[in-house]
Amino acid sequence: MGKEITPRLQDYSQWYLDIVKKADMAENSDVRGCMVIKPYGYSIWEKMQAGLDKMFKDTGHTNAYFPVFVPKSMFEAEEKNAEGFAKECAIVTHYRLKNDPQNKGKLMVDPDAKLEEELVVRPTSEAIIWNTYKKWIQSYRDLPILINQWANVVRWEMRTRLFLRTAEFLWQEGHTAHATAKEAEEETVRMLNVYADFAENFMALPVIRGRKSEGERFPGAIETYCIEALMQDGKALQAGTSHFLGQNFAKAFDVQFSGKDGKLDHVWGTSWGVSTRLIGGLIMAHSDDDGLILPPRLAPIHVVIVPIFKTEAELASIAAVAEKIAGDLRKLGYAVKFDNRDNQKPGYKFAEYELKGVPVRIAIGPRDLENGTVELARRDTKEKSVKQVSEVAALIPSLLEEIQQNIYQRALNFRNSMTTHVDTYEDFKKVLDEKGGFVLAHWDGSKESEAAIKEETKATIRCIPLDAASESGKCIYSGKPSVQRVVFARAY
RNA sequence: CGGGGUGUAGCGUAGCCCGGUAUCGCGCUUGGUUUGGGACCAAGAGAUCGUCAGUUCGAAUCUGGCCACCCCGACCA
Repeated sequence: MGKEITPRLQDYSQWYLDIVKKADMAENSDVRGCMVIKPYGYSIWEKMQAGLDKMFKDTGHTNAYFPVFVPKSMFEAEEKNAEGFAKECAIVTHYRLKNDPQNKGKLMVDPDAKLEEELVVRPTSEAIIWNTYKKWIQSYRDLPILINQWANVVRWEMRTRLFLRTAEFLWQEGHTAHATAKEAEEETVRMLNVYADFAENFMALPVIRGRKSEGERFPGAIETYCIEALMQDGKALQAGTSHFLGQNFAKAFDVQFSGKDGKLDHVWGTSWGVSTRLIGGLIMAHSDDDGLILPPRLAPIHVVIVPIFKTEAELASIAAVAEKIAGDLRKLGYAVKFDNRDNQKPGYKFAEYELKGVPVRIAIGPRDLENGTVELARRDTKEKSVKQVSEVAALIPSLLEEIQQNIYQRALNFRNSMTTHVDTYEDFKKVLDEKGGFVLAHWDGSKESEAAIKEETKATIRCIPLDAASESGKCIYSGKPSVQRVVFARAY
């Protein structure tokens, strides 16, 4: 049948693409570098949005929306930020098309409609937002400002991969303004923890919290924090970032406030974001050769009920049982699908829902009708068991919770087995080539050593972990002293 | 942006070297038999062969330009 998935071990990137396409999550559009997120994939994004949005609200943030266009002069105000994104910006230069006199039926850019100032399509929104905050902030009483926006951004990528890297993607970006450095720093870490919490509890994805090295830092930030996850092929994926911006943007956009003492000072800022890239991480962390495996907390469908029937009458009797179970589960807040299509066989449906990662499947056939039972199957382990109709609905909540935990534990075990301590550069290279995963090694803290290691091994410092014990040692590259190990990996 | 490759039905492809209006599979439509792990039979519909030009009696096939996409590198969430 046309639904075969390339095995992970044979070709990991093809396996990934097969899942994205065959689970009906997204496809390449006819617009270069841009994807179409299909309903099933978008449902997962909506689940992510719902979970994160609640966490943002619970930490005092509110949503707002800022323009997709940023005038070039505004964009370039914070120099480092502008420089960092300059190479991947899309620019609007004209505002009108007209009929092409040389080419009937075709349109051309109207040369008379050139914009006086070009508009940058936002690759991120610090510029427009800080430009706006300037108008909103006069006094310490106006602070803090705790705003998030759900938006699309454009980064003109040369090479794209569905969800992981596309020219346009969806994300959220939080932008906060504070009266003190301490408060902004706390906000930065608070949101990092929100992301870690979300990754671990919703996505069932264990992450390492850390700081970025100077070379990997967000352009314009004083400090960048991140969560790093490990994919099944041993490569790392940055799953979220939170930046302490210091007063950089406040200075660039002249955002000052009067303190209690009447003195003027620049505002302290943060920004933080996660994107649809998380969906890519979700796929690569959990799925197998049969398709997607979704953690129940992000699954658009929690339970699918598949009837096995020969006649319409049989379907009707099964439907009565199925609807009862579905109704009970829906009352408990679960999304249940009863797939009563008569043009596909049960086996086809089993395979299809496995491909789509639906956590739990209930099959009901004539034998079950006779016995008052159903067949219960879980996606994560593929285990099947027979249960009484009367008890099945009550079993689902704990089963879904168990699946959520199991997926997390499995990913954690994998990460642990793929995390290696090394003390020499030889071992470092060997582990990267033969095993992959996270490599914990000493580093002297210099840009030069970091760059040289990246150049020679393609591994980058994913982060300087926050919870690591201090431990004196010698940099694997330079031999200079080091106070703690950092996390190296090859990354997406 | 460098290096390589590919464009033929909704998808995946054969045919191209050696010119004669296009093959097969999946999917789709209709009818029938099926249904506890991706059913089968029969009959259908569906392609100006990426695009523009050239050579030729005749071009998917030969020649040239253009466009698009994919893979490998540099850059990146």
